[in-house]
Amino acid sequence: MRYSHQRELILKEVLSRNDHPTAEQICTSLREVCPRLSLGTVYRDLNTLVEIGKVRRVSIPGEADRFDGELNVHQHMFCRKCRRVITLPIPEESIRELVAACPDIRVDNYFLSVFGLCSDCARQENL
Amino acid sequence: MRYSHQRELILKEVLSRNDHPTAEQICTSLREVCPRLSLGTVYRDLNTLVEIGKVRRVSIPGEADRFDGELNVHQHMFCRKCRRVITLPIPEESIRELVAACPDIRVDNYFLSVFGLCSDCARQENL
DNA sequence: TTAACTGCAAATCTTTTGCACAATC
DNA sequence: GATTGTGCAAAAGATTTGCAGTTAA
Repeated sequence: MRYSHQRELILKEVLSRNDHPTAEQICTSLREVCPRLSLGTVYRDLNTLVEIGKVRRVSIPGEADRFDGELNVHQHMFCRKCRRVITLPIPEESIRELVAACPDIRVDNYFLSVFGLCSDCARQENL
Repeated sequence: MRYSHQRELILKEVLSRNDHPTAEQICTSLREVCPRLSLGTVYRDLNTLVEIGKVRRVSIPGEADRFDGELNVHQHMFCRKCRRVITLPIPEESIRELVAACPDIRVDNYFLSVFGLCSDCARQENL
């Protein structure tokens, strides 16, 4: 694979943020420094980065995909109120064990998704 | 909510199948018995059935949603080869415990998704 | 009768793709 | 110089929505 300025920028952007941005958010953000950056390129490069294992895709039903530079996280919560994606304090090991216990199948990848209210929004609702 | 012939048919179709059909598959299938059934209605009614808790939605990144009449299942595997959705033999309790251990958040729903090869396809690859 | 439901088609949203041009090696 | 990557715009795929007509209560 050949070097590309855009791909490098996109990777740095994902790694430097911890808010799980969408392709569109990444594109908007990077246009400040690379005004002609196109959304198509962002999607293409993100797909490449996911394929080579430098970035993780976080899919949320009915929403645009988010991207995460944290490769070892296999669980997320999606808050229905603030719409943020949050990493839960679930030990990686415990999920891996559940999946590993399934016989015969070949596992490429797995993740645990939780939907509801994040701690911030849950607290606000209780006031 | 008022009775509807279409909604009833759609619910029965989902409950009677165990192959996790898409809205489109449900529509095609039911047109044999209800020729003017429209895909928009199927989507609308499936959303209603999910909301009132009679049907579960199974979302797969990059694929059309599947629908499942089995309400107590919180984990699925998606086979990248045969594209089937399969329920894994993971005890419900073990997933619930992991999720329940997260402090402060309010959980509406959760599920564990596994991607790879189902046992049938994994066996074929090893031949 | 009247409010909910449906069919149909158009719209929406996210993501992919074809193509001509630009950048990398 | 040969290829890979990019920008742009159009296309694709899944799902939603507006509207006029239909149906259940």
